[in-house]
Amino acid sequence: MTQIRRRGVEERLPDESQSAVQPALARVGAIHQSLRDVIESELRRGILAGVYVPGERLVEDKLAERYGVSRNPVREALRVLQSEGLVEVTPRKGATVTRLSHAEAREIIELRASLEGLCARLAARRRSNPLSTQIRGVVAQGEAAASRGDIDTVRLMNDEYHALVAKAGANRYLEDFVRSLRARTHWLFVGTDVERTRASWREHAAILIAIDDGDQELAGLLASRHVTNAGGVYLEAVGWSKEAPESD
Amino acid sequence: MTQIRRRGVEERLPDESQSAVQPALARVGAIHQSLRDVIESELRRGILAGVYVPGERLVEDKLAERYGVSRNPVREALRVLQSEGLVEVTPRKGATVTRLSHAEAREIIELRASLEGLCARLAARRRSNPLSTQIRGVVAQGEAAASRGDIDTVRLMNDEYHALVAKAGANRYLEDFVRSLRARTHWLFVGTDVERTRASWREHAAILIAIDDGDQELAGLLASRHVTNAGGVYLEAVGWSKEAPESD
DNA sequence: CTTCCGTCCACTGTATACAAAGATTGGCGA
DNA sequence: TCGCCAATCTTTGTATACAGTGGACGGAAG
Repeated sequence: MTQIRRRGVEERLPDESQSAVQPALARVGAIHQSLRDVIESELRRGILAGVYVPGERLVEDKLAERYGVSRNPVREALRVLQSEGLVEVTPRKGATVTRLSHAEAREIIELRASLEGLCARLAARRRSNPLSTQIRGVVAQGEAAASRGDIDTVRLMNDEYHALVAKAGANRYLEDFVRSLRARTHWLFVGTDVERTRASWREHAAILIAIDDGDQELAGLLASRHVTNAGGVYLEAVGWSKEAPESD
Repeated sequence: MTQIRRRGVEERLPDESQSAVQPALARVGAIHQSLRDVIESELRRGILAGVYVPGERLVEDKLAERYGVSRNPVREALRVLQSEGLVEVTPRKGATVTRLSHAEAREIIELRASLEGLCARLAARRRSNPLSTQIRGVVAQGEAAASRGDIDTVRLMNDEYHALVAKAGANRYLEDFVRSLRARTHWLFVGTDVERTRASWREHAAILIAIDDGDQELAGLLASRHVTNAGGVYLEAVGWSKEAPESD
């Protein structure tokens, strides 16, 4: 599946390599994405989409063959994904898709709640945020999609919403961290029912209002609670003692 | 310099490879660290120690030759360091040691202040923290080293202190993030004078007391302010408007 | 003197080859 | 029959080779 076109550049005839007479080819270098990048996003997409399930082994050779590249780009992609926490690598045994323990899941949700809260608070601090209208549009689209049960769009808009709020916090590093945490909690949404989805978008809307009002405390609290709510089903299932969520 | 012993395993005679009669050699596999790991920590150490200065190009070939390995481990190590933010890689141009803009420095300190505050708050939440005595020891050592002007020990203990407080927060992901941020702000300490160092250890001690008292708000506030203070000299130099630090 | 173009060189991107460690399976002995 | 050992296979770790890009340098034309 998904055989990636391979080394298109090499398909040029030898004599063409000297003169950049063909503009389409001349720009190949600029457009060219390294195979590592391609493999990296392909693997990430696969993990997030559930093509590769938690605990599954990711054998370099197999992946290289599947995507039609050598092992080198695959290895480097795996390193990147490892540092993102999506895969775990044990020396001389290879990589597997990360499987979180209950405790780890709890910790990751706890932290995500804190950091999303921080994002919202920072966003609220900056009055007249230029991203506000953009976020409003996403919320509208998300609510609409939730109403008609369009799961794919809902997930897309959900990602977009959180990305924008993080960006509105105006701290690149926080933004990065939150993105990383969001990627690692994609499994939160697998069993989400329609009602919870609608509630989620009501929360999104409420957070946006608080941000626009410049109400830092409220925005932070709502955003933090939003994550906790989304994680609620999972956390209760593993018996999380709801200790002091209000202190974040 | 720092030539790493290379492929010691291969130095075994061929017949030895069959029988594990020599215990010392038989255990090589278990002890063996991959070259990538070695190169990675070597490069990280180099960057943090100032051997590689911000903006400096890190050419794969040169590094490979310097450490006596091939380019492959070097490349992978660079990927890891890239994801840690210590090096920047531009496609087809190679890696350089990250050089932060003033805005980025401000953001990173702002975030570190928040997250260290969160660590301290979480640590304070967990009464009778088992790491408490350990931290107390580090503080004692750090204060002593600061008094006698032993910079190396001070830096060591400082790192240890922050690592332990992060650990006391009992959230592995937060711990990772804070470590990453700490690594990226090592330059904060280059021009630190003796007086600031002493003050820093007084703050460390005060934070610890608050943690032991279970005073979440105070611990968080002190820890957050501690980072802001440490970054103060730098931030003032680049003209940071001190807006609402108390809201974290 | 400047500017443009071509050539060359340094470097990265990718593939392939081989060595070492771990997993597996089959046979042999107790 | 069960367990242990060895041979084999699978997979990772590392090295080397080569292709392609981007930049630097130098020469020629304006």
